[in-house]
Amino acid sequence: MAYLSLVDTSLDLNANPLSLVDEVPMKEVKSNFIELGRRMSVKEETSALEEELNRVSEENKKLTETLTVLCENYTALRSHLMDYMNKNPVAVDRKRKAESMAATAATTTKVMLNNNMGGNLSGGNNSESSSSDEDSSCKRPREEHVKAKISRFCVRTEPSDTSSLLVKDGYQWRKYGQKVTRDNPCPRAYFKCSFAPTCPVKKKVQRSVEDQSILVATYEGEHNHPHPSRQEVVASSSRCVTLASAPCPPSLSSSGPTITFDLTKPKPNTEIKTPSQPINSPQFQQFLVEQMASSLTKDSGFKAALAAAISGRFLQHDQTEKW
DNA sequence: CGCTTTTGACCCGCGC
DNA sequence: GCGCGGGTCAAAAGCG
Repeated sequence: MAYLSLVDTSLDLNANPLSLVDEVPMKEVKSNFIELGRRMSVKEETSALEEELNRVSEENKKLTETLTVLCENYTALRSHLMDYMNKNPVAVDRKRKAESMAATAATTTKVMLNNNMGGNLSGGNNSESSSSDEDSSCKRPREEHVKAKISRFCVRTEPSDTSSLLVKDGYQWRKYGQKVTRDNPCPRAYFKCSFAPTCPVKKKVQRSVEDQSILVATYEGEHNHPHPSRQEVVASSSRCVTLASAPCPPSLSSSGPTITFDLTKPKPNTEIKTPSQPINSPQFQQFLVEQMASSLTKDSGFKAALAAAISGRFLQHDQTEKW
């Protein structure tokens, strides 16, 4: 879409969590302390640590800024898209129009979350394009009610695990059908929330044509009951949610930023929180910020370095007082 | 035994 | 009107 040129949605992060760790690996920090103890004076050690701390703070600041910019870009891109849809209602054929209108009007959140901290955050192409494999998926929502909230997620799974179509999002689902569709040899599974008929939410899960390790989950409607495992989710999602510009197959891309759930590295009890809020909502952004903070606090390397830096400061302070 | 999953049949909208 | 294709139903099978 032409709007791609208007807003840069690429993350282009130099300071991704992994590279941050790469630059200050634990071993290096530890050995630095040993070496520092031998060779450097306390003063030199302190200044080195302060320098390190400053650098890490800078990285953190950079990440926060990038996240802010990303959210702003998304908001801008989305409003552009809305404008475009309003001004060019005949620009797309009927089928696609129905889909995109439903998707935008229903706050389509197509996201890719990546729990692999090593996931590349450096400027991927979050390209806009038509989504071919879901073309016809909106036929029914139209007849039911267009207002049904439609969210789409890409979930990266173990490449070897091509059999299951399970997307763990914390909710309980009952599978009621499976179908092979025309444009994708992989079967599409149909799930209803186990709270149905009270809860009207449905989801469709299908493997991506381009990358079969990616599951595309399409949610229709909103849960009208609390998340059954919210606490688990909050506790575990901190390590799995990082913004990524992971290569989502072009055909899966629509409007909005992309969040990938990377399940390549299976973690026990890992649940995925599906953002019930729109991605540009304060709640969701708050959620992202919390995830970042939580990720940092759970990074043992980061904590060790921080603790060492602080204790170094205390030590220095203690010693200067004695002197 | 009850719940979940599987799977073939059926329904329905759409395009020709 | 007919065929195609996506979505849903429901009986049977599987499982704990």
